[in-house]
Amino acid sequence: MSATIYDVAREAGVSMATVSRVLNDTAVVKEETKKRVLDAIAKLSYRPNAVARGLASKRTKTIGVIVPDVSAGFMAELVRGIEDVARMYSYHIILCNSDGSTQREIDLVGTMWEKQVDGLIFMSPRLTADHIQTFEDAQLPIVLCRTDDKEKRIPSVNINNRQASQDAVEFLIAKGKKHIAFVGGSLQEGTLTAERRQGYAEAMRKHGLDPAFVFTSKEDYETSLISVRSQLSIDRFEAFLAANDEMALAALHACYDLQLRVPEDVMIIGFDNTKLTEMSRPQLTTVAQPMYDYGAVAMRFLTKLLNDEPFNTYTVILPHQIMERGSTNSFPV
Amino acid sequence: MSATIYDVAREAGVSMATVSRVLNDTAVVKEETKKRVLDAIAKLSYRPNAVARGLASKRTKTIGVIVPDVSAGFMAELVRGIEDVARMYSYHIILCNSDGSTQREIDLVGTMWEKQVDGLIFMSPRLTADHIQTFEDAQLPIVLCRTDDKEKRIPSVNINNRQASQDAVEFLIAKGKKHIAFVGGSLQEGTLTAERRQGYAEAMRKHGLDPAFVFTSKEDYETSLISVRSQLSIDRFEAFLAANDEMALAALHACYDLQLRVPEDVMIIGFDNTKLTEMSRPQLTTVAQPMYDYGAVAMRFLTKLLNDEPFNTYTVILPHQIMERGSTNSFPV
DNA sequence: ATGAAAGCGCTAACAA
DNA sequence: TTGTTAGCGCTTTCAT
Repeated sequence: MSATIYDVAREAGVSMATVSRVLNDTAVVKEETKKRVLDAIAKLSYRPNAVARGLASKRTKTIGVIVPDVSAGFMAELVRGIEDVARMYSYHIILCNSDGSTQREIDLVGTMWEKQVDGLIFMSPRLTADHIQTFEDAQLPIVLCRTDDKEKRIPSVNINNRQASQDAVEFLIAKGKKHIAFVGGSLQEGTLTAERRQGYAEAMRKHGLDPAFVFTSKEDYETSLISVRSQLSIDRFEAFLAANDEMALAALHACYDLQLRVPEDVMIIGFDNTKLTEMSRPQLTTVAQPMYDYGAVAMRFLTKLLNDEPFNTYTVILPHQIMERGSTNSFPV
Repeated sequence: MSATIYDVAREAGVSMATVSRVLNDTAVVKEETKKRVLDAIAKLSYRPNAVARGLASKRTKTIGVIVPDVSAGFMAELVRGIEDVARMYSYHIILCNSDGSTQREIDLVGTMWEKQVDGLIFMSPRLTADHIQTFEDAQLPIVLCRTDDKEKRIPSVNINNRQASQDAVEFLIAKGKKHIAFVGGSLQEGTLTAERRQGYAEAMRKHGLDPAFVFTSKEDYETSLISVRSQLSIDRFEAFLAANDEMALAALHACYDLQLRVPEDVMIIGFDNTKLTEMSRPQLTTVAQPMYDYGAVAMRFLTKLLNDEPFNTYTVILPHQIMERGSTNSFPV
């Protein structure tokens, strides 16, 4: 059995309260007393029991992180951003995967409550009224991350996906492209893909062009490759805007398979600036979202809620940026 | 303030003990009493406080996961494997990144102890005597994952990296290649890369061939690309075995840049079977490790330790397998 | 089958 | 500046 605060107190000849004080630096302790306590702690290799502390103080220094799937795309970078900032503020994270299931997400908020997490960072492909209800019931500080809450009821960190898509289309149009297709899967509203698709459509219409949609039943590489290839062999698009880099790479390889040159014959822009973009030939132009920052900013936001620090806005919008690479430029810088 | 077990007890007209019993199914409770309790729980939307429970029972149903970096390579898949199995056994995971720093790893074991985790899954590029000491002091069930413990002191899940490398070399030799180079960074012993390099060297010598080493100061794509390209422009290797897929892809693109055909002029084999392998042209032949299974098996192992279930061996070796794709075969299946 | 009561190891008033 | 004393919300003997 390992030492408790009581053992330390006895060893140092003081009360538990005093030990607690030096431990948490919660009140001034005479220098000499402090030293005695510290010595006792070292001698007994005492380590405070965070669970007991959590019960007594009602703060666990733990936050819950709910993501659809850490192993998907760049999610891990985002989680890394969260964890790094969490560490700066002495928090730990409990990581849970929801697979995007609303039921599971809701259950998870409940179990996170049971675990007495101090706060929650929540990511989801879509937000329902049930989500909002659950959040309210949970009475927990929550920050949404990369999750669209149209009505802005919950603090959130996002980029403006619609605007980003529009920018990408404008970018292609400025390059003289007109017959541009959007590659993406979700038809459902309120998802990330849908936002991007809408931005695409708006920009196209604004320029009097017809939006075209290459639908991929699954938003993965293989499915997208097949979809794009089959559709491209019928309809000779001049450019693709894909809902993410993985699908953009699929489009690139579809062109490759059909002996079309990129960027001479077809230009391609992806989304998210994942490592994939630099690991293809030609490299992929992409709409960059700072994935790491996404997590880092969300966590920083949460610490503000946790400490009742003031903040400017409930909805932080992170900047996006088009990273031009070889898939839209024969002579990239 | 939300309901406690005491509130439920009162509402149901029973004692806390009885509520606890139906909650944990730890003793037989009369059917009718149970119903009353369940009703009270529902009525008050009671949820047990896991922290209090943890303090009282000394088991938190939480395990610590220490990885070098979730956002590196396929680490996230492994973590996903852990989390999925953890969930099956009603555990949650606290995820920490160590950046491979021994000091930080050791500190983390300590803070995980403070958090009273029931067990630990530990991944590290190398294991020192300090690690072992820390593990012993911590008195925690620990499973090493993808981490080499030569002396087999701690339960672990691994693949035989040396054998895997040998197999890959044999594979290339069978294809008629002789001038084969290994691409990798670490010169330090006891690391994953070193294991793979040794297997490579052994197989080469066994066939009377000279081992060649393309050193990349960082084991990332960009650095490797430059290293391979510069060395390849001097020395015309017939094949590369890379310590991971990212470096294999770099080798592929180095060939591309030097106008060498893959696989006709140069064959390439990577390691780990990440998504990258299918997202290149040609696709990459690789030594597959089941990353998800890695985590899943490690966590399952840990649950056995946690429940005092019997198990056969302290060191589980997962199978590896060469996945042949276009980078070693012009006509892959 | 159920209840009473003693902790688990700590924090946080309140005193002194 | 330090000590005393209640809890925090639950599990777990030990009775009954």
